[in-house]
Amino acid sequence: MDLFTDQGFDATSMREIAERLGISKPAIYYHFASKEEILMALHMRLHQLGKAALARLAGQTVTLQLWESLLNEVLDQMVAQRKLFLMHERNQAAMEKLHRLREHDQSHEDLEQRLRHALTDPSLPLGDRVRMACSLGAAFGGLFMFGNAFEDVPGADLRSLIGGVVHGIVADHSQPSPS
Amino acid sequence: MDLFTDQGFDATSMREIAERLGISKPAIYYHFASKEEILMALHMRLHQLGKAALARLAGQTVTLQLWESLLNEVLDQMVAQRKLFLMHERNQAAMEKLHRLREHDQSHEDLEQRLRHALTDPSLPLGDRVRMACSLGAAFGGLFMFGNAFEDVPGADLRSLIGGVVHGIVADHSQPSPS
DNA sequence: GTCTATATTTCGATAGAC
DNA sequence: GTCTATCGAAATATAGAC
Repeated sequence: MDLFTDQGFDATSMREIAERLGISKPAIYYHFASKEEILMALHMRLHQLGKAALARLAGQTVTLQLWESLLNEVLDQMVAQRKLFLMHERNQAAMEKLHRLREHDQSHEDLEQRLRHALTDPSLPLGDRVRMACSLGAAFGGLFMFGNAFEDVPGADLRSLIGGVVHGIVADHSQPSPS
Repeated sequence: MDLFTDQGFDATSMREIAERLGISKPAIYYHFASKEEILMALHMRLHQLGKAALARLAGQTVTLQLWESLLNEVLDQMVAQRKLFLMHERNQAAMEKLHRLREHDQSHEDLEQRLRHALTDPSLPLGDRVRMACSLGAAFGGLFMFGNAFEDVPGADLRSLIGGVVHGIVADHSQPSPS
């Protein structure tokens, strides 16, 4: 995961992975059928984390309110699994290739596909969809901008600050509260 | 640029580039000394665009107000050069490797380095720095989230919507206007 | 479960003709 | 400025012993 994050999946060889683990190259093939399977295993970790959020998206219209709730859930997981999300984010091309090769697997419904679908759903106002995309981008930016600019900041502090920003994006459109 | 964006720099071979251009592989080497030089040429396009913004960062403290002004400038360029920014964003690992190999070139001061420096400057409040990172992330998210979810939206419309969101992030902390 | 040794492919890059 | 032909290196993956 560290090598894929720092150098990229394609720029990381099985030789480097073996050296990092202190074993030989063929030893890796006892545990993983291919280099892609290693990436797939890492992806499945993230997929498991997203299953709950995925279920909440099933079928229903994605309102800004639902989006904020989902995003708060996802944000918690991003903070708890920063490295895993960063690896995923920095290897988008390799991840897409992975999905292209396994399109047959119908059971694998991806959170990312659903989010993309929500963002491109023309029945929602464009302004709302842009807010959704920006809020997700803001979360990624706060956690991962320039590699990991805030890696030394305690997760809880960062979580709280980013949560405030994200809330501002998806909620500041509403009328002032009557209170 | 398209191949690097879709497949990633490392997953794109000189053979594929040649085929896309309708020429042979050695013909490319007449124009570029190496595959890395092609990426470098694309990077320099972005570098030129960022020179003005870079100059405004020289030496002075980066306030939220300055940040918003810079970000608006950068946002205009992102809208005008969406593909170039997207290619850059999706090949961060390759870009960093490029910079590592040319560290000797002192004249090459990068906008990204400066932004990173501003985000990690401990003399600024953490809350402000997180807002900066989030606002930049929001801009990227709005333009590039999930590849290019809003590629069919006219640039001006998207620019305006994202500008509003970004302004909200870096400005909503201030006191209500006395008007 | 790990090793040494190796098969096979593909890559980036070059030689040299035109 | 572009081509055909090819080099050497490095990659993924496998064979087979232990």
